[in-house]
Amino acid sequence: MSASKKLSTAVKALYFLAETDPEPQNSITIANGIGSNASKLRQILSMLVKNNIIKSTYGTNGGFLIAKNINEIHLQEVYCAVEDRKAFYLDVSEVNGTGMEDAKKMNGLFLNLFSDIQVEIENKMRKIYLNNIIEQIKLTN
Amino acid sequence: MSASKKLSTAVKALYFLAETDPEPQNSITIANGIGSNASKLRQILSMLVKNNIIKSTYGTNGGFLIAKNINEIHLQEVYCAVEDRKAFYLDVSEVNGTGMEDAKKMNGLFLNLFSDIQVEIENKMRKIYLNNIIEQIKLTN
DNA sequence: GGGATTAGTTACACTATGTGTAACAGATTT
DNA sequence: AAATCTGTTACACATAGTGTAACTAATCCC
Repeated sequence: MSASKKLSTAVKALYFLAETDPEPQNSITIANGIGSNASKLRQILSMLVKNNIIKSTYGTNGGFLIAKNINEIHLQEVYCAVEDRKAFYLDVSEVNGTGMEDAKKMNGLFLNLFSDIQVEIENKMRKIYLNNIIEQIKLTN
Repeated sequence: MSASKKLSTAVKALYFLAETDPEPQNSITIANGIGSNASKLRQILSMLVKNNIIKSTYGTNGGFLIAKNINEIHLQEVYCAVEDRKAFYLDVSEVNGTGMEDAKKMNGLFLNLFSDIQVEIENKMRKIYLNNIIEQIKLTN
């Protein structure tokens, strides 16, 4: 499995917006700043807008603005905003046919196990705030 | 990300071998028993052989045999045997170009974070033994 | 109001990864 | 030698993610 690039792109964009706050930044400027693609970035940022993590304004001198304090944005909410499906998803597709009842039950066990893991991952993300990430970046300067 | 189907197939095969122990079972029999494909199954089982989780014998009446006690096989070693790369892998591909030093550092942070998560997942798997899985299946009969 | 600017959305080709399947090579038994 | 079985390779197919472009919708400015 691979947690998608979308999460890291989203966090980089948030970092960029935090650094340039309170000036609105358009998608092209952000994309140049973080080494991404403006069109793809708009797709990602629109999800952050829907989740009230950032705000957007149309028209000349419009762009994106961070909507919360950096110590109020944690990784889990960014993750949930950006990933429409569970990133840590176990493929335990249905067993077809008869006479494999035990194999079917095993699928259920795996689903339970991996939903536990999913919860743990999200709990861990919930403890990491944007300002923690920014601090760590600055520490390594 | 998606933890591959290979893990659940491997566990189902191990369960099948545990139930039929000590009779060697060939790939066709196991595949029929767990609803899989004999060829794909051989690919998976050959990895378990290399990791000494099961044994294989060639020739007539040959097949696969479980090589350890079911309370000595935990999920993490099956997972490691079967997945050549980390299943919970975050795509934080390199940032190209200059002037995006912070974005590059962020990739490093993400890699650290997700390697932490990887470790946690594997620790969790290390506590789950084949006999635990079998017990749970029988409990729901 | 009209043009410029920008977000938001849709579409699509390209890439990467995994899966299912078949074919063949290697090892062992009878 | 023939039959049986594992081990490996190859390849078509499906799926998901990525990069990119084009279009629509909203807003600003003159």
